[in-house]
Amino acid sequence: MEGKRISMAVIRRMPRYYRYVDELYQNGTARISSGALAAKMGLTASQVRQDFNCFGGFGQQGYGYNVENLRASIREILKLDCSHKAIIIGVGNLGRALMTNFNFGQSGFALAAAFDVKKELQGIQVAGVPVLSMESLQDYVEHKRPDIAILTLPRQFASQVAADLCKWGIRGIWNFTGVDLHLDGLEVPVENVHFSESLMTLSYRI
Amino acid sequence: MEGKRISMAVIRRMPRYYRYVDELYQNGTARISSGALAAKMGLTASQVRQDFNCFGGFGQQGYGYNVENLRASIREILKLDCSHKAIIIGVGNLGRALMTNFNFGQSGFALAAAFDVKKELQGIQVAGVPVLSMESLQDYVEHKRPDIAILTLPRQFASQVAADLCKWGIRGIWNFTGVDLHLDGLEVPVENVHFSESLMTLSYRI
DNA sequence: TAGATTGTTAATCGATTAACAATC
DNA sequence: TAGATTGTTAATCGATTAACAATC
Repeated sequence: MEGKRISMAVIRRMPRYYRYVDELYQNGTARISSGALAAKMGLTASQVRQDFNCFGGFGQQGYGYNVENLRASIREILKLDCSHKAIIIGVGNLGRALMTNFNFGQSGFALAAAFDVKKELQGIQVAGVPVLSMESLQDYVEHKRPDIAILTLPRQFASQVAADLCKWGIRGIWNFTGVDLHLDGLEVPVENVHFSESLMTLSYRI
Repeated sequence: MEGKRISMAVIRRMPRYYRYVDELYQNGTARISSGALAAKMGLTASQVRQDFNCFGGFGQQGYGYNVENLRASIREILKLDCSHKAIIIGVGNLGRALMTNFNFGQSGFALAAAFDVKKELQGIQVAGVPVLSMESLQDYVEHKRPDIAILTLPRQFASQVAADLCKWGIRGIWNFTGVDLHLDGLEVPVENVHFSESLMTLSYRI
């Protein structure tokens, strides 16, 4: 149940559980045991049960887990039905790739607006989302109150923009800039997607 | 100091160390202590020393670490001077974004070719890299022997293409498709970049 | 009921932190 | 030499795995 702090290790496994459980659900599979799910995912049955029990028992002895219920529970935990509002800062290749390809709805978000310094982008739409000026960012964040900001702007502007966004009331940052954001003291969670760290790890391993 | 297996936790911290140490190097800083580096990075001095000692002591008692040597050692560990050859499969928005924006050289790679099913892309160049047909992939991998493949193709083709690439001799996979690749038995390392898992984690945390 | 499988406690394993002798 | 800081061993902490009573 709530109360006890849930470790990051567990939290980071939840989206992966969701992916597998959702697949079972789409298949029409009605139930799954911790052992069978563990085998599919390359985990131990013990870990699966421990993980789910962090959030309260949604299984049933002698039966296993009802797939539909389990899926609904994970959706609730991850707040996937929330339709949180997101904005994206920086409409370069990467920003555009996310706007065009990425299914935000699937993760519980809706992309509401994009921002870029380039005059020629301002006013156009990308994948149905309007691109606004950086000058309008403060007003937008303070009044429209988006939940998260996606940083796909050049690294040298990242920390200043992140600091401003936090000051203006953003609740979370999805950081693609490759720099660490030191949001001293602030309680704003940051998720980093650091391509080069990932590739360097692969370089080590081959 | 090879011999002992180095844990993934340590390996994944190395690129981050490199980032900080490289910054010190670019600044002209000559030396750094484990304590000072730990403070910058939000780690403990103990952890910094333990991590570096996995690869052999490159510090000096009473002095700390020589930044230039430390940087060179990490570059060597991560094989950043190697110029490994990479190919990219799928020249959609994401593939194009990586080709255009990402500094492969910085991570020890050179992007040699791209592959796509779309006829209209074949023959063109993107960021100076030729786009070839999927039919030519087998021959290319078997003869040009690239080290890694970057998967930026639609998820439904991911596991088949990954299996083929392994069969043809690829040494590593950088996987952006959002599906888990089950390369049964094979020794090919896979690094996953799963956007939706990262965003769902953020959704949980806000 | 008997068999299956959970929820949960206990045991193990690994990673992080602390301590300190070695030494520059 | 005295002060600083490493390399490394020992202690602690947390996460994973195993075991098993509860129970569907």
